[in-house]
Amino acid sequence: MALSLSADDDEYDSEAEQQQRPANRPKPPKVGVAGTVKLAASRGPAGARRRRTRCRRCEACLRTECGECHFCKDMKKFGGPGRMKQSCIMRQCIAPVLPHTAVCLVCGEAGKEDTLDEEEDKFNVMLMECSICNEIVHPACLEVKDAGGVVNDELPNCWECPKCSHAGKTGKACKQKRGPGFKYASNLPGSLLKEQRPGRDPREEGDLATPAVTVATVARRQLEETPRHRLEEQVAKKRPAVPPADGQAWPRPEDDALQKKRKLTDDDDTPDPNGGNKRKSPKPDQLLTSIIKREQDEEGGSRELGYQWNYGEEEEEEEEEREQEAQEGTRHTEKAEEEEQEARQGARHTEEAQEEEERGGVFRTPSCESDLSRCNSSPRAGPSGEGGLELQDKARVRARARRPVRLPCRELSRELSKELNQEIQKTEDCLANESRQPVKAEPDSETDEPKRVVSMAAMEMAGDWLRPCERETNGAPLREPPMQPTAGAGRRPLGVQMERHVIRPPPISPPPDRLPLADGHAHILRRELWMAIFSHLSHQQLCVCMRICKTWNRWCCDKRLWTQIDLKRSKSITPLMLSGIIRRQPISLDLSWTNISKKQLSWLINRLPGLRVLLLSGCSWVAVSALCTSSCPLLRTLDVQWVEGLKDTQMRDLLSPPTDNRPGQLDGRSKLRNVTDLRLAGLDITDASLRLIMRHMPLLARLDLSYCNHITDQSVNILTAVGSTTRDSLTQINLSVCNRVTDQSLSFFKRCGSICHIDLRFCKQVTPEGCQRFAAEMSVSVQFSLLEDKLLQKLS
DNA sequence: TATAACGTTATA
DNA sequence: TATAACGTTATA
Repeated sequence: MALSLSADDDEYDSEAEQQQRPANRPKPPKVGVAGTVKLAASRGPAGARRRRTRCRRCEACLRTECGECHFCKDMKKFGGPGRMKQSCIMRQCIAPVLPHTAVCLVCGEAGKEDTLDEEEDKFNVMLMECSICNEIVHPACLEVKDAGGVVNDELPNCWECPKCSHAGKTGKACKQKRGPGFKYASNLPGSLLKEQRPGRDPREEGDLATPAVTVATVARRQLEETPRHRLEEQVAKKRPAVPPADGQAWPRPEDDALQKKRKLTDDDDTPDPNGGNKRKSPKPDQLLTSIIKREQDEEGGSRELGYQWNYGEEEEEEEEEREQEAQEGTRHTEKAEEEEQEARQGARHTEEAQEEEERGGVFRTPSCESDLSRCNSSPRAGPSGEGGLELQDKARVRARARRPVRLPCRELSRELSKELNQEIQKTEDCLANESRQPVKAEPDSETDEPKRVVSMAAMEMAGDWLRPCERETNGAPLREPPMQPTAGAGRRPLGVQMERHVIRPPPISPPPDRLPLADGHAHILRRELWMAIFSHLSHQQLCVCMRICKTWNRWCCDKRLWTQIDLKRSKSITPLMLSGIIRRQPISLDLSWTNISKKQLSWLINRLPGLRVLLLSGCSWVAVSALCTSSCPLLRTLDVQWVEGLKDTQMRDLLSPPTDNRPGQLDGRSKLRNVTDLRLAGLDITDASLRLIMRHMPLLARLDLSYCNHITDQSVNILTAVGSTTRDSLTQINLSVCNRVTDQSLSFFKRCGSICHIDLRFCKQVTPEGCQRFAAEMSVSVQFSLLEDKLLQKLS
């Protein structure tokens, strides 16, 4: 009931029409004779709200119904009863607009932004709906025009009108985080809204709270030509640091404590020993603050392997933060103190974990120290409070009206969220464009371009014909999915009709080929040359470039520059990050040790049809189970190491062919049938799982079973049995720290024609002599050497 | 008038 | 708390 009007409704109902209105019937708008309506002064806090309708131009709106989701199945056209009357999940509008019939409460006229050319002027003649009192007005029609309404940039034509904003009303806004009509938040998979703790002041939900900008800045925010606030680029990071040995964990014998470590660091529900239930889902703020803190810590440092988030304007924002801090020196309330304590608690946990990590080494990544500990070591960096910061918020709003924004870190995340929808819109447009535009080719050579960059939209549209081509691609990751020119089939009609209420007309054009210069000419270098230059930049540098201008922003977001996105150990996966990922369409995505939810993952992978590498180690099984229902046909590498709760039963769910009759999946093959690299370290799986793997992953070449205590010689026997495809396909196997494996296994590996790499380190029952014997016996055909104790490697 | 689906209530 | 149901609105 996030959108309930209950309290106010009752009050209102008692006035006039109590009992008479059917339960779910909205009250009629309290509009009198046009033009005579008094503004809300005399009435309750909230009048009726106009129902919003889909924008018809966002990527979601442009989709066709999936026919598979819950709501589609309910529809009569798909054979359902038609009772639910909901939009297809995949088609839920990202930016619902006011209906065409909406008019200004004051002058009775519609939005008039189309009549003006100057973007800056448009705002005053747009219809704006107040998320608190629900009134729809032209800002220009208000008596006090410069009074600083607070624009909700997540929803078109939505703001907190000056009156409500000044009155400091928050009641509604608290419940309606995204303002009226915003289904996206609560219904789309990937939404975090449902995962928020109830009862929290949403103003603390940095990432989802109504983002606020003053009227003074709205024109720039919504219409500006040069996107300087591309904070969303935080998705950008260093390219993933390559973990040792193909990303497989380095085994250390003493690492039995790993599971405990997870408890300490990754289990959100870990009860705090001191009583409270600490660490609910990490709040977006945390992430942000950790970023900021980190940036501060590392100021000026160029840690080549540093786990750095990169987003625009970091320095500037840091400065802002400091200034804000200086100004509000007394801001630390008791609440803040508590937070601080809580934060330290978290830090302690993490430090323990880190210590363990250093001893154990399994999680050695060159990339990161504990983000959390750093984050939390800052007094200001703890999780947001549970409320009580409203004053601060209001002060902020007022402050913003007066001067250029100086953002405290809490607000930064709000800024980020504000970027979200803009980015979503861009993402959609970008993708929609890409589905029609070759990226590699210059526009004038579109037709001869053999390879096309195909957007997710096109891929989805491409649907079944995509599948035959999966088989032809044999493992080597391509920079771009091979697609036939028929990708043009992915074209879909764009919303031809111009919406009157769309605030941000999306760029329908393809990325420009040349950089427009101030003098009206174009820069001499063509885009492809720029791309060649950009390809030498780190993700961080790319993000800086994205702040330069709109053109660079689009160029730098090219998915060729983002083939690998590394978000491992991110404390929170935000909608912003999700949209950023989608926009970049990576081939490899590392979400290891994050608390990504099932919905988020499902949402993501359904939109990343070209994904080849998915790293989910340390995630929850609940999240990973998204793979059971999502399609990821090109997936080659799947890392589900240390996924808690992933056992034989779950492996079966993961590997079993879909039971539904969707076209293209009638062949009864597993969705993961093209996986060549499977990482299962630390799982309690038995031979039952191995049999499934054998059956369903005929191309499996690299298998990591380290730390799997149930793996035995018999398991190896199964993998290498006569007639199994694995026997021929297997090139690398990691059985380190599998204590039930003995020398016997080595003799089984002699049956593997392609085996190159056998890791039996720290297997207590495997002897060095056994390994030497294996090498000696194999030397007739293949030369093996012992790289380390019990680590066999074929000599090439 | 028909279709889609929003935003709420009812129910499990 | 999540899901189902449905009156009603928006649009063509």
